Amino acid sequence: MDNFAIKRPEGGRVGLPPMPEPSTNEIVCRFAPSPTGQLHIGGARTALYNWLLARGSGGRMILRIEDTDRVRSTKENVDQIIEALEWLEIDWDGDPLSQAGHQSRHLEVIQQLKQSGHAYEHEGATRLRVPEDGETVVRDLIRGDVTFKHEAIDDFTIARSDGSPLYNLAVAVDDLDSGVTHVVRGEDHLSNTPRQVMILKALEQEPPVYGHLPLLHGPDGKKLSKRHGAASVQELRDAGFLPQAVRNYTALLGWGYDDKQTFFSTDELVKLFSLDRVGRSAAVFDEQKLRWMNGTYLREMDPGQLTVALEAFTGRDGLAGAAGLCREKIQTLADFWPLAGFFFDGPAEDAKAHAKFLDEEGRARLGEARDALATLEPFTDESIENALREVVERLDVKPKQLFQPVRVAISGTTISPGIFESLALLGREESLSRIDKAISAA
RNA sequence: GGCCCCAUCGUCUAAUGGUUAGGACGUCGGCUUUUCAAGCCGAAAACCGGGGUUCGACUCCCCGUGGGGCUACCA
Repeated sequence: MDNFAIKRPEGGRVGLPPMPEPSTNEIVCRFAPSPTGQLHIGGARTALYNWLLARGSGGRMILRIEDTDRVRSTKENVDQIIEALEWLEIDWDGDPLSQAGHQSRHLEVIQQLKQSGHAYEHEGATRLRVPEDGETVVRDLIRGDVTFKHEAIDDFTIARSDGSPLYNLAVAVDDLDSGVTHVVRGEDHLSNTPRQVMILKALEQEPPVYGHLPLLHGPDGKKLSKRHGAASVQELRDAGFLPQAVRNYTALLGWGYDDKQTFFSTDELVKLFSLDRVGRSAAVFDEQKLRWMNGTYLREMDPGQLTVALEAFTGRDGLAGAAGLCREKIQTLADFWPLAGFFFDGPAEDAKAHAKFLDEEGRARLGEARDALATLEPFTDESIENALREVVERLDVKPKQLFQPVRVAISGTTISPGIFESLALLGREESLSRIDKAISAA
Protein backbone atom coordinates (compact mmCIF):
# COMPACT_ATOMS: atom_id res chain seq x y z
CA MET A 1 0.00 0.00 0.00
CA ASP A 2 2.67 2.46 0.96
CA ASN A 3 4.84 1.92 -2.09
CA PHE A 4 2.41 0.82 -4.77
CA ALA A 5 3.37 3.83 -6.79
CA ILE A 6 6.80 2.48 -7.55
CA LYS A 7 5.71 -1.03 -8.36
CA ARG A 8 7.08 -2.01 -11.75
CA PRO A 9 7.37 -5.07 -13.98
CA GLU A 10 9.93 -7.72 -12.96
CA GLY A 11 13.31 -7.02 -14.39
CA GLY A 12 12.24 -3.73 -15.82
CA ARG A 13 14.13 -0.47 -15.82
CA VAL A 14 17.54 -1.98 -15.17
CA GLY A 15 20.08 0.56 -16.23
CA LEU A 16 17.49 3.20 -16.95
CA PRO A 17 17.51 6.56 -15.19
CA PRO A 18 15.55 6.69 -11.96
CA MET A 19 11.82 6.88 -12.33
CA PRO A 20 10.54 10.39 -11.84
CA GLU A 21 8.65 11.16 -8.68
CA PRO A 22 4.98 10.42 -9.23
CA SER A 23 4.23 14.03 -8.42
CA THR A 24 6.36 15.43 -11.21
CA ASN A 25 3.62 15.53 -13.77
CA GLU A 26 0.75 15.81 -11.37
CA ILE A 27 -1.61 18.65 -12.06
CA VAL A 28 -2.25 20.74 -8.99
CA CYS A 29 -5.22 23.10 -9.18
CA ARG A 30 -6.65 25.43 -6.69
CA PHE A 31 -9.83 27.31 -6.10
CA ALA A 32 -9.06 30.46 -4.18
CA PRO A 33 -12.16 32.49 -3.44
CA SER A 34 -12.23 35.54 -1.27
CA PRO A 35 -14.97 35.07 1.29
CA THR A 36 -17.37 37.83 0.39
CA GLY A 37 -20.58 35.95 1.09
CA GLN A 38 -22.49 33.44 -0.95
CA LEU A 39 -20.61 31.79 -3.78
CA HIS A 40 -21.92 33.17 -7.03
CA ILE A 41 -22.29 31.21 -10.19
CA GLY A 42 -19.05 32.48 -11.70
CA GLY A 43 -17.11 31.30 -8.70
CA ALA A 44 -18.92 27.99 -8.86
CA ARG A 45 -17.85 27.56 -12.46
CA THR A 46 -14.26 28.40 -11.63
CA ALA A 47 -14.33 25.85 -8.84
CA LEU A 48 -15.90 23.28 -11.14
CA TYR A 49 -13.33 23.74 -13.92
CA ASN A 50 -10.46 23.43 -11.48
CA TRP A 51 -12.03 20.37 -9.98
CA LEU A 52 -12.64 18.75 -13.37
CA LEU A 53 -9.07 19.43 -14.36
CA ALA A 54 -7.70 17.94 -11.16
CA ARG A 55 -10.00 14.93 -11.04
CA GLY A 56 -9.70 14.26 -14.73
CA SER A 57 -5.94 14.06 -14.52
CA GLY A 58 -5.57 12.29 -11.22
CA GLY A 59 -4.15 15.49 -9.83
CA ARG A 60 -4.86 17.48 -6.74
CA MET A 61 -7.42 20.12 -5.90
CA ILE A 62 -6.65 22.70 -3.27
CA LEU A 63 -9.15 25.00 -1.62
CA ARG A 64 -7.59 28.18 -0.35
CA ILE A 65 -9.50 31.00 1.24
CA GLU A 66 -8.12 34.39 0.30
CA ASP A 67 -8.75 35.98 3.62
CA THR A 68 -5.98 38.53 3.95
CA ASP A 69 -8.62 41.24 4.10
CA ARG A 70 -9.69 40.58 7.64
CA VAL A 71 -12.71 42.82 7.49
CA ARG A 72 -14.53 40.77 4.87
CA SER A 73 -13.27 37.44 6.01
CA THR A 74 -15.76 36.26 8.55
CA LYS A 75 -16.33 32.68 9.50
CA GLU A 76 -19.87 32.94 8.17
CA ASN A 77 -18.59 33.95 4.77
CA VAL A 78 -16.10 31.10 4.69
CA ASP A 79 -18.82 28.67 5.71
CA GLN A 80 -21.02 29.90 2.89
CA ILE A 81 -18.36 28.99 0.35
CA ILE A 82 -17.79 25.56 1.80
CA GLU A 83 -21.50 24.94 2.02
CA ALA A 84 -21.92 25.85 -1.65
CA LEU A 85 -19.08 23.59 -2.76
CA GLU A 86 -20.40 20.71 -0.71
CA TRP A 87 -23.84 21.12 -2.20
CA LEU A 88 -22.31 21.05 -5.66
CA GLU A 89 -20.36 17.96 -4.65
CA ILE A 90 -17.09 19.59 -5.48
CA ASP A 91 -14.48 18.32 -3.07
CA TRP A 92 -10.85 19.16 -2.43
CA ASP A 93 -7.75 17.50 -1.05
CA GLY A 94 -6.73 18.23 2.49
CA ASP A 95 -8.11 20.93 4.71
CA PRO A 96 -9.05 24.32 3.32
CA LEU A 97 -6.04 26.61 3.46
CA SER A 98 -6.20 30.04 4.99
CA GLN A 99 -4.11 32.59 3.23
CA ALA A 100 -3.97 34.71 6.35
CA GLY A 101 -2.52 31.70 8.12
CA HIS A 102 0.55 31.94 5.94
CA GLN A 103 1.42 35.45 6.96
CA SER A 104 4.74 34.67 8.56
CA ARG A 105 5.89 33.05 5.33
CA HIS A 106 4.70 36.04 3.35
CA LEU A 107 6.62 38.38 5.64
CA GLU A 108 9.69 36.24 5.19
CA VAL A 109 9.42 36.51 1.43
CA ILE A 110 8.94 40.27 1.62
CA GLN A 111 12.15 40.49 3.63
CA GLN A 112 13.91 38.31 1.14
CA LEU A 113 12.79 40.52 -1.74
CA LYS A 114 13.99 43.59 0.06
CA GLN A 115 17.36 42.06 0.78
CA SER A 116 17.82 40.95 -2.78
CA GLY A 117 17.01 44.45 -3.94
CA HIS A 118 13.83 43.47 -5.76
CA ALA A 119 11.67 45.40 -3.33
CA TYR A 120 12.03 48.61 -1.44
CA GLU A 121 10.24 50.61 1.16
CA HIS A 122 8.29 53.66 0.16
CA GLU A 123 6.42 55.76 2.72
CA GLY A 124 6.29 52.71 4.91
CA ALA A 125 4.80 50.36 2.35
CA THR A 126 6.86 47.88 0.40
CA ARG A 127 6.94 47.98 -3.36
CA LEU A 128 8.30 45.61 -5.93
CA ARG A 129 10.77 47.15 -8.31
CA VAL A 130 9.46 46.80 -11.85
CA PRO A 131 12.16 47.35 -14.45
CA GLU A 132 11.53 50.16 -16.93
CA ASP A 133 12.43 48.00 -19.89
CA GLY A 134 11.42 44.58 -20.97
CA GLU A 135 8.18 42.69 -20.69
CA THR A 136 6.56 39.87 -18.81
CA VAL A 137 4.79 37.09 -20.63
CA VAL A 138 1.92 35.21 -19.07
CA ARG A 139 1.55 31.69 -20.38
CA ASP A 140 -2.17 31.18 -20.71
CA LEU A 141 -3.60 27.89 -21.92
CA ILE A 142 -6.85 29.53 -22.98
CA ARG A 143 -5.61 32.75 -24.54
CA GLY A 144 -2.09 31.94 -25.57
CA ASP A 145 0.85 34.04 -24.44
CA VAL A 146 -0.14 37.47 -23.19
CA THR A 147 2.60 40.06 -23.15
CA PHE A 148 2.75 43.02 -20.79
CA LYS A 149 5.33 45.74 -21.31
CA HIS A 150 6.95 46.79 -18.09
CA GLU A 151 6.62 50.46 -18.92
CA ALA A 152 2.89 50.09 -18.37
CA ILE A 153 3.27 48.59 -14.93
CA ASP A 154 4.21 50.73 -11.94
CA ASP A 155 6.18 49.53 -8.98
CA PHE A 156 3.36 47.92 -7.07
CA THR A 157 2.74 47.49 -3.40
CA ILE A 158 3.33 44.09 -1.87
CA ALA A 159 3.00 45.07 1.80
CA ARG A 160 1.05 47.74 3.59
CA SER A 161 2.81 50.31 5.75
CA ASP A 162 1.81 48.25 8.77
CA GLY A 163 3.82 45.47 7.18
CA SER A 164 0.94 43.18 6.30
CA PRO A 165 1.26 41.36 2.96
CA LEU A 166 -0.99 42.20 0.03
CA TYR A 167 -2.89 40.01 -2.37
CA ASN A 168 -0.47 39.75 -5.29
CA LEU A 169 2.36 38.70 -3.06
CA ALA A 170 0.30 36.28 -1.02
CA VAL A 171 -1.15 34.60 -4.09
CA ALA A 172 2.18 34.14 -5.79
CA VAL A 173 3.81 32.74 -2.68
CA ASP A 174 0.93 30.45 -1.77
CA ASP A 175 0.68 29.03 -5.26
CA LEU A 176 4.41 28.42 -5.22
CA ASP A 177 4.43 26.79 -1.79
CA SER A 178 1.50 24.55 -2.66
CA GLY A 179 3.11 23.38 -5.86
CA VAL A 180 0.22 24.70 -7.92
CA THR A 181 0.82 23.91 -11.58
CA HIS A 182 -2.35 25.35 -13.14
CA VAL A 183 -3.93 28.60 -12.05
CA VAL A 184 -7.43 28.61 -13.49
CA ARG A 185 -9.41 31.68 -12.54
CA GLY A 186 -11.54 34.47 -13.95
CA GLU A 187 -10.27 36.84 -16.57
CA ASP A 188 -10.60 39.70 -14.14
CA HIS A 189 -7.30 38.43 -12.73
CA LEU A 190 -5.43 38.55 -16.00
CA SER A 191 -4.11 42.08 -15.58
CA ASN A 192 -2.70 41.20 -12.18
CA THR A 193 -1.00 38.08 -13.39
CA PRO A 194 2.20 39.71 -14.68
CA ARG A 195 2.70 41.13 -11.20
CA GLN A 196 2.48 37.68 -9.69
CA VAL A 197 4.80 36.34 -12.33
CA MET A 198 7.30 39.10 -11.57
CA ILE A 199 7.28 38.23 -7.90
CA LEU A 200 7.96 34.60 -8.74
CA LYS A 201 10.74 35.54 -11.13
CA ALA A 202 12.28 37.79 -8.47
CA LEU A 203 12.33 34.72 -6.26
CA GLU A 204 13.95 32.81 -9.11
CA GLN A 205 11.01 30.47 -9.34
CA GLU A 206 9.17 29.19 -12.37
CA PRO A 207 5.59 30.50 -12.52
CA PRO A 208 2.71 28.09 -13.05
CA VAL A 209 0.73 28.06 -16.27
CA TYR A 210 -2.48 30.01 -16.29
CA GLY A 211 -5.94 29.68 -17.71
CA HIS A 212 -8.05 32.81 -17.53
CA LEU A 213 -11.70 32.00 -17.95
CA PRO A 214 -14.07 34.32 -19.75
CA LEU A 215 -16.23 36.23 -17.35
CA LEU A 216 -19.88 35.52 -16.80
CA HIS A 217 -22.14 38.42 -17.59
CA GLY A 218 -25.59 39.27 -16.37
CA PRO A 219 -28.36 39.94 -18.86
CA ASP A 220 -27.17 43.56 -18.85
CA GLY A 221 -23.85 42.53 -20.36
CA LYS A 222 -21.86 43.53 -17.31
CA LYS A 223 -19.71 41.29 -15.21
CA LEU A 224 -21.89 39.11 -13.05
CA SER A 225 -21.52 40.24 -9.48
CA LYS A 226 -23.41 40.64 -6.27
CA ARG A 227 -24.85 43.91 -7.43
CA HIS A 228 -26.42 42.44 -10.54
CA GLY A 229 -28.75 40.17 -8.67
CA ALA A 230 -26.27 37.46 -9.45
CA ALA A 231 -27.47 33.96 -8.90
CA SER A 232 -25.57 32.49 -6.04
CA VAL A 233 -25.30 28.78 -5.53
CA GLN A 234 -27.48 29.05 -2.46
CA GLU A 235 -30.12 30.93 -4.38
CA LEU A 236 -30.15 28.26 -7.05
CA ARG A 237 -30.46 25.57 -4.43
CA ASP A 238 -33.31 27.39 -2.73
CA ALA A 239 -35.00 27.93 -6.08
CA GLY A 240 -35.20 24.16 -6.46
CA PHE A 241 -32.37 23.41 -8.82
CA LEU A 242 -30.49 20.12 -8.64
CA PRO A 243 -26.73 20.13 -8.11
CA GLN A 244 -26.16 17.84 -11.08
CA ALA A 245 -28.11 20.20 -13.33
CA VAL A 246 -26.22 23.21 -12.06
CA ARG A 247 -22.94 21.41 -12.65
CA ASN A 248 -23.93 20.43 -16.18
CA TYR A 249 -25.24 23.87 -17.02
CA THR A 250 -22.32 25.82 -15.60
CA ALA A 251 -19.85 23.48 -17.29
CA LEU A 252 -21.36 24.61 -20.57
CA LEU A 253 -20.81 28.27 -19.80
CA GLY A 254 -17.50 28.71 -21.54
CA TRP A 255 -16.87 25.13 -22.50
CA GLY A 256 -18.37 22.93 -25.17
CA TYR A 257 -17.55 19.45 -26.33
CA ASP A 258 -19.01 19.01 -29.78
CA ASP A 259 -22.11 19.81 -31.78
CA LYS A 260 -24.09 16.84 -30.50
CA GLN A 261 -23.98 16.63 -26.76
CA THR A 262 -25.62 18.90 -24.21
CA PHE A 263 -26.11 16.55 -21.29
CA PHE A 264 -23.01 15.40 -19.47
CA SER A 265 -22.93 13.29 -16.38
CA THR A 266 -20.32 14.37 -13.89
CA ASP A 267 -18.23 11.35 -14.81
CA GLU A 268 -18.35 12.40 -18.43
CA LEU A 269 -17.37 15.93 -17.55
CA VAL A 270 -14.41 14.65 -15.59
CA LYS A 271 -13.39 12.52 -18.53
CA LEU A 272 -14.02 14.99 -21.34
CA PHE A 273 -13.23 18.38 -19.89
CA SER A 274 -10.13 20.11 -21.11
CA LEU A 275 -8.86 23.64 -21.02
CA ASP A 276 -8.21 23.78 -24.74
CA ARG A 277 -11.92 23.62 -25.43
CA VAL A 278 -12.67 26.50 -23.14
CA GLY A 279 -13.80 29.56 -25.05
CA ARG A 280 -12.51 33.09 -24.72
CA SER A 281 -15.59 35.25 -24.79
CA ALA A 282 -17.89 36.13 -21.96
CA ALA A 283 -21.09 34.17 -21.46
CA VAL A 284 -24.48 35.21 -20.20
CA PHE A 285 -26.14 33.14 -17.52
CA ASP A 286 -29.53 32.04 -18.87
CA GLU A 287 -31.87 30.84 -16.18
CA GLN A 288 -34.40 29.64 -18.77
CA LYS A 289 -31.99 27.13 -20.12
CA LEU A 290 -31.03 26.01 -16.65
CA ARG A 291 -34.71 25.49 -15.87
CA TRP A 292 -35.16 23.37 -18.96
CA MET A 293 -32.10 21.32 -18.15
CA ASN A 294 -33.13 20.94 -14.54
CA GLY A 295 -36.53 19.67 -15.61
CA THR A 296 -34.88 17.03 -17.72
CA TYR A 297 -32.75 15.90 -14.80
CA LEU A 298 -35.82 15.82 -12.61
CA ARG A 299 -37.59 13.51 -15.06
CA GLU A 300 -34.58 11.25 -15.19
CA MET A 301 -34.68 10.61 -11.47
CA ASP A 302 -36.44 7.46 -10.43
CA PRO A 303 -39.67 7.98 -8.47
CA GLY A 304 -38.06 7.20 -5.14
CA GLN A 305 -35.26 9.69 -5.63
CA LEU A 306 -37.65 12.35 -6.78
CA THR A 307 -39.83 11.83 -3.75
CA VAL A 308 -36.87 12.08 -1.41
CA ALA A 309 -35.72 15.27 -3.10
CA LEU A 310 -39.18 16.82 -2.93
CA GLU A 311 -39.69 15.87 0.68
CA ALA A 312 -36.33 17.33 1.62
CA PHE A 313 -37.10 20.49 -0.29
CA THR A 314 -40.60 21.05 1.04
CA GLY A 315 -40.15 19.59 4.48
CA ARG A 316 -43.33 17.55 4.02
CA ASP A 317 -43.85 13.80 4.12
CA GLY A 318 -45.86 11.38 2.08
CA LEU A 319 -45.29 13.01 -1.27
CA ALA A 320 -44.69 9.86 -3.30
CA GLY A 321 -48.07 9.78 -5.00
CA ALA A 322 -48.18 13.46 -5.83
CA ALA A 323 -44.56 13.35 -6.96
CA GLY A 324 -45.45 10.72 -9.52
CA LEU A 325 -48.29 12.83 -10.89
CA CYS A 326 -46.17 15.98 -11.14
CA ARG A 327 -42.87 14.75 -12.49
CA GLU A 328 -43.81 15.60 -16.07
CA LYS A 329 -44.93 19.06 -15.16
CA ILE A 330 -42.19 20.61 -13.08
CA GLN A 331 -38.81 22.05 -13.92
CA THR A 332 -37.60 22.74 -10.41
CA LEU A 333 -38.32 21.30 -7.00
CA ALA A 334 -39.95 24.61 -6.17
CA ASP A 335 -42.51 24.12 -8.93
CA PHE A 336 -43.95 21.14 -7.12
CA TRP A 337 -45.84 22.63 -4.24
CA PRO A 338 -47.84 25.23 -6.16
CA LEU A 339 -48.99 22.38 -8.39
CA ALA A 340 -49.57 19.70 -5.78
CA GLY A 341 -50.19 21.52 -2.53
CA PHE A 342 -53.94 21.11 -2.93
CA PHE A 343 -53.63 17.38 -2.31
CA PHE A 344 -52.44 18.11 1.20
CA ASP A 345 -53.64 21.57 2.16
CA GLY A 346 -56.99 21.64 0.39
CA PRO A 347 -58.05 23.48 -2.76
CA ALA A 348 -56.44 26.76 -3.64
CA GLU A 349 -58.58 29.87 -3.80
CA ASP A 350 -58.65 31.01 -7.37
CA ALA A 351 -61.68 33.27 -7.67
CA LYS A 352 -61.43 33.54 -11.42
CA ALA A 353 -61.36 29.81 -11.91
CA HIS A 354 -64.23 29.47 -9.53
CA ALA A 355 -66.32 32.03 -11.35
CA LYS A 356 -65.59 30.58 -14.74
CA PHE A 357 -66.16 26.89 -14.14
CA LEU A 358 -68.37 26.66 -11.08
CA ASP A 359 -71.28 28.56 -12.47
CA GLU A 360 -74.72 27.04 -12.45
CA GLU A 361 -74.05 24.77 -15.41
CA GLY A 362 -70.72 23.71 -14.05
CA ARG A 363 -72.20 22.83 -10.70
CA ALA A 364 -74.94 20.84 -12.37
CA ARG A 365 -72.31 18.81 -14.22
CA LEU A 366 -70.42 18.36 -10.99
CA GLY A 367 -73.50 16.78 -9.54
CA GLU A 368 -73.50 14.24 -12.37
CA ALA A 369 -69.84 13.54 -11.82
CA ARG A 370 -70.44 13.08 -8.15
CA ASP A 371 -73.12 10.50 -8.74
CA ALA A 372 -70.89 8.60 -11.11
CA LEU A 373 -68.06 8.52 -8.60
CA ALA A 374 -70.04 7.87 -5.46
CA THR A 375 -70.43 4.13 -5.90
CA LEU A 376 -67.63 3.45 -8.34
CA GLU A 377 -65.68 0.28 -7.65
CA PRO A 378 -62.76 0.15 -7.75
CA PHE A 379 -61.72 3.80 -7.45
CA THR A 380 -58.77 3.89 -9.82
CA ASP A 381 -57.37 6.02 -12.61
CA GLU A 382 -58.97 3.82 -15.25
CA SER A 383 -62.33 3.32 -13.65
CA ILE A 384 -62.62 7.04 -12.91
CA GLU A 385 -61.76 7.93 -16.46
CA ASN A 386 -64.31 5.49 -17.83
CA ALA A 387 -67.00 6.71 -15.48
CA LEU A 388 -66.43 10.38 -16.20
CA ARG A 389 -66.24 9.85 -19.94
CA GLU A 390 -69.58 8.10 -19.76
CA VAL A 391 -70.98 11.19 -18.07
CA VAL A 392 -69.52 13.36 -20.82
CA GLU A 393 -71.22 11.25 -23.41
CA ARG A 394 -74.52 11.12 -21.62
CA LEU A 395 -74.62 14.89 -21.09
CA ASP A 396 -73.41 15.40 -24.64
CA VAL A 397 -70.88 18.04 -23.62
CA LYS A 398 -67.25 18.58 -24.49
CA PRO A 399 -64.86 16.74 -22.21
CA LYS A 400 -63.42 19.90 -20.76
CA GLN A 401 -66.91 21.13 -19.84
CA LEU A 402 -67.00 18.43 -17.26
CA PHE A 403 -63.34 17.99 -16.45
CA GLN A 404 -62.54 21.62 -15.73
CA PRO A 405 -65.29 22.03 -13.13
CA VAL A 406 -64.08 18.83 -11.47
CA ARG A 407 -60.53 20.15 -11.56
CA VAL A 408 -61.50 23.42 -9.96
CA ALA A 409 -63.58 21.62 -7.38
CA ILE A 410 -60.75 19.46 -6.14
CA SER A 411 -57.71 21.65 -6.77
CA GLY A 412 -59.29 25.08 -6.53
CA THR A 413 -57.71 26.20 -9.77
CA THR A 414 -57.48 25.45 -13.47
CA ILE A 415 -54.00 24.00 -13.47
CA SER A 416 -53.34 20.64 -11.93
CA PRO A 417 -52.00 17.19 -12.63
CA GLY A 418 -54.19 14.81 -14.62
CA ILE A 419 -57.70 14.89 -13.27
CA PHE A 420 -58.36 11.12 -13.09
CA GLU A 421 -55.09 10.40 -11.34
CA SER A 422 -55.68 13.30 -9.00
CA LEU A 423 -59.10 12.01 -7.99
CA ALA A 424 -57.72 8.55 -7.43
CA LEU A 425 -54.89 9.87 -5.30
CA LEU A 426 -57.22 12.01 -3.27
CA GLY A 427 -59.49 9.04 -2.65
CA ARG A 428 -63.21 8.76 -2.96
CA GLU A 429 -64.14 10.30 0.34
CA GLU A 430 -62.04 13.42 -0.02
CA SER A 431 -62.94 13.81 -3.68
CA LEU A 432 -66.67 13.66 -3.00
CA SER A 433 -66.32 16.02 -0.10
CA ARG A 434 -64.57 18.62 -2.23
CA ILE A 435 -67.08 18.22 -5.03
CA ASP A 436 -69.95 18.62 -2.60
CA LYS A 437 -68.37 21.72 -1.18
CA ALA A 438 -67.98 23.19 -4.64
CA ILE A 439 -71.57 22.43 -5.54
CA SER A 440 -72.98 24.03 -2.42
CA ALA A 441 -70.66 27.03 -2.41
CA ALA A 442 -72.80 29.15 -4.67
C1' G B 1 -6.90 58.23 -20.12
C1' G B 2 -3.27 53.86 -20.10
C1' C B 3 -2.76 48.55 -20.39
C1' C B 4 -5.06 43.85 -21.41
C1' C B 5 -8.89 40.49 -23.19
C1' C B 6 -12.97 39.43 -26.37
C1' A B 7 -16.47 39.46 -31.01
C1' U B 8 -21.10 33.07 -35.03
C1' C B 9 -28.81 33.16 -34.44
C1' G B 10 -32.03 37.03 -28.59
C1' U B 11 -28.91 33.34 -25.30
C1' C B 12 -25.20 29.02 -24.74
C1' U B 13 -22.33 26.99 -28.42
C1' A B 14 -20.19 23.68 -33.10
C1' A B 15 -16.99 24.75 -37.26
C1' U B 16 -9.92 24.81 -36.63
C1' G B 17 -9.17 27.67 -45.36
C1' G B 18 -13.60 24.70 -49.31
C1' U B 19 -20.52 23.11 -44.97
C1' U B 20 -27.21 24.72 -47.89
C1' A B 21 -22.78 27.88 -41.30
C1' G B 22 -24.76 22.50 -37.35
C1' G B 23 -27.02 21.74 -32.35
C1' A B 24 -29.44 23.39 -27.73
C1' C B 25 -32.51 27.05 -24.80
C1' G B 26 -36.01 30.64 -25.83
C1' U B 27 -39.69 32.37 -29.58
C1' C B 28 -43.54 31.19 -33.30
C1' G B 29 -46.71 27.36 -35.77
C1' G B 30 -48.67 22.31 -35.82
C1' C B 31 -49.71 17.42 -33.69
C1' U B 32 -51.48 15.30 -29.06
C1' U B 33 -55.18 16.74 -25.67
C1' U B 34 -59.14 17.02 -19.51
C1' U B 35 -55.98 22.17 -17.77
C1' C B 36 -50.83 23.05 -17.47
C1' A B 37 -46.68 20.82 -18.67
C1' A B 38 -44.02 16.98 -21.03
C1' G B 39 -43.35 14.66 -25.79
C1' C B 40 -43.15 14.73 -31.26
C1' C B 41 -42.92 17.61 -35.98
C1' G B 42 -41.88 22.21 -38.42
C1' A B 43 -40.43 27.54 -38.95
C1' A B 44 -38.04 32.21 -38.28
C1' A B 45 -33.28 33.54 -36.40
C1' A B 46 -26.08 34.55 -36.69
C1' C B 47 -20.50 34.77 -39.13
C1' C B 48 -19.71 43.45 -36.10
C1' G B 49 -17.47 46.70 -40.31
C1' G B 50 -13.41 47.66 -43.72
C1' G B 51 -9.01 46.31 -45.81
C1' G B 52 -5.56 42.61 -46.94
C1' U B 53 -3.25 37.12 -47.53
C1' U B 54 -5.21 33.10 -50.63
C1' C B 55 -7.69 29.81 -56.29
C1' G B 56 -10.90 30.12 -51.94
C1' A B 57 -12.12 33.01 -45.82
C1' C B 58 -16.53 32.43 -39.99
C1' U B 59 -11.67 30.45 -39.82
C1' C B 60 -5.05 33.78 -40.86
C1' C B 61 -3.08 39.26 -40.61
C1' C B 62 -4.02 44.65 -40.01
C1' C B 63 -7.17 48.79 -38.91
C1' G B 64 -11.70 50.40 -37.13
C1' U B 65 -16.14 49.74 -34.14
C1' G B 66 -18.43 47.60 -30.06
C1' G B 67 -18.30 45.06 -25.35
C1' G B 68 -15.63 43.65 -21.04
C1' G B 69 -11.65 43.58 -17.40
C1' C B 70 -7.65 45.76 -14.78
C1' U B 71 -5.35 50.21 -13.48
C1' A B 72 -5.92 50.22 -4.25
C1' C B 73 -1.36 50.33 1.33
C1' C B 74 -9.22 45.22 -1.77
C1' A B 75 -9.23 40.27 -3.21
